[in-house]
Amino acid sequence: MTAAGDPSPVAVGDAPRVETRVERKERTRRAILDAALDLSGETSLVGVSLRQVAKEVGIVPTGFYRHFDSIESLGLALVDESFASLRAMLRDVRQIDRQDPEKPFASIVDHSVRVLADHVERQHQHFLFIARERAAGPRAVREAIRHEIGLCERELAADLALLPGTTRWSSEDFRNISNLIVTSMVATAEALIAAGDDVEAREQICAAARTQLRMVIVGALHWRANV
Amino acid sequence: MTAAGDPSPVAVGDAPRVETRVERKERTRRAILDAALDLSGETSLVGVSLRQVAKEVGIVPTGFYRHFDSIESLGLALVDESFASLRAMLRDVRQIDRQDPEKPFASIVDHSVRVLADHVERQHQHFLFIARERAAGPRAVREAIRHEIGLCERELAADLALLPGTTRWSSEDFRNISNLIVTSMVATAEALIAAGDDVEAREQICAAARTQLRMVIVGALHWRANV
DNA sequence: AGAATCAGTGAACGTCTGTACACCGAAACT
DNA sequence: AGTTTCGGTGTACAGACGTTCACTGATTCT
Repeated sequence: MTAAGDPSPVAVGDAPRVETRVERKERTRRAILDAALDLSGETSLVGVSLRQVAKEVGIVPTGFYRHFDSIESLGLALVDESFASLRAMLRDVRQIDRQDPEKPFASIVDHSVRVLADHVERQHQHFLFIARERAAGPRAVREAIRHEIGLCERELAADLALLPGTTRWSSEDFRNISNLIVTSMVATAEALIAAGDDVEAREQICAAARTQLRMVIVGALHWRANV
Repeated sequence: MTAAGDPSPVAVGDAPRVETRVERKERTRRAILDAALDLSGETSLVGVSLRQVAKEVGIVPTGFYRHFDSIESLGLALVDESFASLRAMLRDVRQIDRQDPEKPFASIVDHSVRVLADHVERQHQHFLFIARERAAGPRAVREAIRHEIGLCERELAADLALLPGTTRWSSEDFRNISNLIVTSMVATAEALIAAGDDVEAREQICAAARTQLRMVIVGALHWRANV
């Protein structure tokens, strides 16, 4: 970041690459976040103590304060991180949807569910964190999560508007439908996590999610006509 | 329970009705349950200590053990209680559905949502408890809740089978649909609780729930034909 | 080379936690 | 009547908790 030339004083190349101070700090910060994500798995963030986190990371309790000033603010950082990965997933879903926005609903649904399952598998800690702390975290964390989910719903609504057959929907319809979809996808994520390594169960859950998503879409497409 | 005649030694009627021992115990037990329900409102049951509960009830900490042997077993009692009231609600929904099972889906939906909103308003502590501890309670509590929700879904599936137009559904369809409905109703309950006393917001949430429920049903009725 | 920064240390504090134990006194049984 | 039962009490303890403070020593800046 500085304008100076090579700031590294290491002359020979065999030194194990001395860590810079900010790198080291970032590494510890990550370790704290990971430890908290891990520990909150039993029960919830509310059940996690600063001392537990410190012990898990391998620092002394007071060292925690160099990075966060409370478990709650740590929680808010985890919310940011979790939704960053969730947004990455939504971007993946969107990308495919846009490249062929015409026609086959079924394939869009299939793809969306597959992307969801993929991300849940790789980032299940984040999804689990959201699902859990949404209902049970510290108040500030709960509110942050609700807010983020609201944003996701609005994003999804905007996406839905690009699909064919949705011209008759009111803005209320869009809101309802994306709320319904987000809700059931959160539930799917929870179920996938609960299923753990049981691949058969996972596939069953994905199949159910596909069906449910199709039902919702079919219902949404028909419902204006059938009230 | 004994065969003896009047066991009460009170001769005159103006005595303030001496409490029997089991009555007194039950009263304290109730107070403990209520206190725990209350205290777990901030965050979760995991964040509630035996001593807090005891202080709230007005007994000494060790007195707690006369009724429960841990916060966790108290939680299991609350699960029973909460689902008892949820079941009462389902019974109410069912009763009306059965008295006129033909035709008007819309009115069934309207009625169901109204009953839900009613019960949520009166028993919001129970619903909130379920929604919260389902994701964040002690492990045993979480499992108990998941199990009970599974039962509710099966009950609902059996109910749906009585409605007209559902003959083409497979047993998988029934499972998927009731899962979808239960999931979105749980979400509705959460939203209603979050809305608090704001009557306008409540009405909006109910309207959304009605719409969503109709969409799901319309989708379910059409989806076999449109895959 | 010298000064400043700052992630991590270690001891100490007051408070809260769950649990053990012996005890009380009124209700319930015989 | 005498005895047992048992909900609730009071004291006590060891451990975990969040937070304070003064510290160290390697990295970074000048």
